[in-house]
This record gives sequence, C-alpha cells and structure tokens, in this order.
Amino acid sequence: MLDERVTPQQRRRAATRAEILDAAWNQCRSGGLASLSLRQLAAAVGMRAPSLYSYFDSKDAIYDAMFRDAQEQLGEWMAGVDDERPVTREVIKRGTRRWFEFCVADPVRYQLMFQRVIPGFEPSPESYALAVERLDDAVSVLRDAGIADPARIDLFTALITGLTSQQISNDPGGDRWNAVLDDAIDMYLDHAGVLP
Amino acid sequence: MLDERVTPQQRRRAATRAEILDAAWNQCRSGGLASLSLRQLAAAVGMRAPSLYSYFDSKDAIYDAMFRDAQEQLGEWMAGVDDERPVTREVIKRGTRRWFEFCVADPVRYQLMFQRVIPGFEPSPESYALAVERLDDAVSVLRDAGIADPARIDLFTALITGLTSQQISNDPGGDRWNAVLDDAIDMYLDHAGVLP
DNA sequence: GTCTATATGTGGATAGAC
DNA sequence: GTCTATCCACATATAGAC
Repeated sequence: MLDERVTPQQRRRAATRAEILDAAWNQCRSGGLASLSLRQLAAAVGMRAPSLYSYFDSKDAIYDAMFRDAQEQLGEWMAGVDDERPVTREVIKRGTRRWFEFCVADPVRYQLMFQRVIPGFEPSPESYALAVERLDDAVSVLRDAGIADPARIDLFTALITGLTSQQISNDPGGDRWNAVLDDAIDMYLDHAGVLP
Repeated sequence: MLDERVTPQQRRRAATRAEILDAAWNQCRSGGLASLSLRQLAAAVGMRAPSLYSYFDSKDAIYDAMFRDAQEQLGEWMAGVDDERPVTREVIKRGTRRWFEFCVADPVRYQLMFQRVIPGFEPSPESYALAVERLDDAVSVLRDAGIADPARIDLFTALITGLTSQQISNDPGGDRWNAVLDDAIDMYLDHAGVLP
C-alpha cells in the first residue's frame, strides 16, 4: 500500500492473468476441474505451456487464483443480501435462494469452492479467508434471527449444502431441490423456534 | 446362469481381481481417489502395468469395479436395518446413523459412490442399479412412515447427504455433524407430521 | 522479462514376443 | 497371462534466444 501507482506493464500483466484465468474456467467447465491442462490452457491464450509460469508459479497457483476468483464472485453476488435487517423468514429465504442460485449456476465452481476434488490442492490462507468471511455473513444472519447454538448452525449448513449438492449432482439444470428450498427453511426455523 | 460350474482358472482369476481391487482401495485411501496409478497398482500386486489389462479393460473399469464393490458393501452393511417394521422414529434414526457411519468410515469410498470426482468416470448401468436398490430401501422406509410425497423424500436425501458430507469435509474423524443427526431426524419428521 | 526449445519423469494404453 | 518395448500426452523445470 506504500505505492499504489500502477505501471502499464503491471496493467498488461494483470490483463493477461485475467485472460488466462478466464480460459482456465472455460476449460474446466467443459471437461471437469481435474481436466485442466497447462498445454491446452496456454494454447487457448496463444502461448506455449512454459510461458504460463511467468504468470503463475504452478498449476496449483492457477487453481488458487480460480478459488479466490470464485470467492470474490460470491462476495459480489451476495452483496447487500446478507445485510438486510431486521432478519425475517423472507430475508433468510431470499439469501439462501441467492446462494443456491450462485452454486447451481456453475457446478465446477462449486466443486472448487466447497469440495476437495483436486488431489494436491488446498487454497492458500489468504484465499481461504475470503470463504470464511462469507460463512461469517451467514452465521451473523442466523444469530440476528435468534439462533446462536453452534450445533443449530451446523444443522443449517448441512441442510443448505445438502440441497445444493443434490441439485447439482442429481438434477443438473433442473429444479427438483430448488423447489424444496423454502419448505426446508420453514422446517428449520420452525424447529429452531424462531421467527414465528 | 446356464452353467454355474466354476473352473479352477476362474477361481484364480477372481482371486487376483480381488487382490488388485484391494490394493486399489489402499492406494486411493492414502492418496485420494484420483491418485490411482496403474504402474503403482501393478507393483503392489507384483505385476507390470500392462498385465492389469488382462484383468480389467481400463482404469475406469477398475473404478467401476470399486464402485460396485462399495455398493455391495453398503448392501451388506445395511442388511436387516432398512427392513425393520413397524417403522418408528427410532428405526429411522438407527438406519440413518448406520448409513452415516458407513459413509464417514471411508471418505474415499463415499466420494466414489456419491460424488462425481473422476473426470471421465461414470458407473456402468449394472453397478448403478445397485445404488438405486439402496435408495429404494430408504424410500420404502419413508413410505411406511407415511411419507410418500417425492418432494418430501428429496428433502430427506438432501438433509442426510448434507450432514454426511459436511462431517467428512469439515470435521474428518470428529463427530460435529454426527451429534446433530438425531435432532435432524426429529426436525424432519415433525415437519412431515408423521410418527408423533 | 518473456518467449522458444529442450530435458526429465510421470501417466494410460497398445503391439507383439514368449 | 505376462512380459518388453513403445507411443502419446502430461507437469515441471531449466537453458538460452531475443
């Protein structure tokens, strides 16, 4: 933060990195997360494979950048949604639906964010911190709804991730579990005895 | 079924196949599903890689045999548990806990059975039929508990798989979500309005 | 600084000798 | 059935041209 000037070289470099990331997403969407190949990726942006190492230290660094990218997308997607107060049933349903939409819109992104699918890959602490922020937003909504018991919060995360991953795995493109979302929230809140 | 005699050669072959499968499970458990390497696998059973092709048509065929193996293990594990009648809350909780135990006991097995993690791999129709049988058992329990609405059943599968995968992903070896299981079943059955 | 060219070791898979 | 030899694609890393 000592020097915020951005040289043209840095701009160019960032643009190329973004282009590479974009191509990486496309490749993963069409063939699965693990199908990412540096040769094909380089070809997609008009390079040879070794040149990618000028922009990313390793293949895992690319995955990490994608992870971070996804978390930032989620942050923007949820902006303003988890802030609504007072918390009502409709607020919780709206937030959950919005999160659900984000996840089913891109199964590969969901895999990268929430499942450990790439053998050696773990997100860096900086990238992971973004994920923790999003979880904290959700926890804060539940707290303001009157739910503070950690076990009750664990039940919530299990319920929502279960609905989401079932939708992605067993009815991609459909809405079988989307149709159950509101009912699931009512079930949960009734059981918790809040927001009557 | 026209000729059920088993020659010594067939016995030997089946034994070797079983030995290969066992080694494959061990390799995946230590390095993740995707880490399976035919060279290492062959070495583990005292062969060279190409010899494996005498027993399995491809690497995916090995995954398929593992998938089938896992489904058969689940069938044995659940034998007698999903048959108890009349269905009470305790019966459902017991069945769910047993299924949960099976899943968390071997995360790699769970990944293979319920998540699509291997890029090209899909279970063969014959192997997948075993998975459908297990699901049918659970559905039959719910039906006999008075739950027939497909949407309600979808809610159940989402709830249980959510609890299980959260346990495996976020608290491996612990019992955070196991501790919520019974509460989750009560929540679900209360909401469904059955088995008061 | 960024690229091309190259080297090493890995992987799945096949052909053909025995 | 099992092996050797081989092929092709891959990730990773380094040397050197520009």
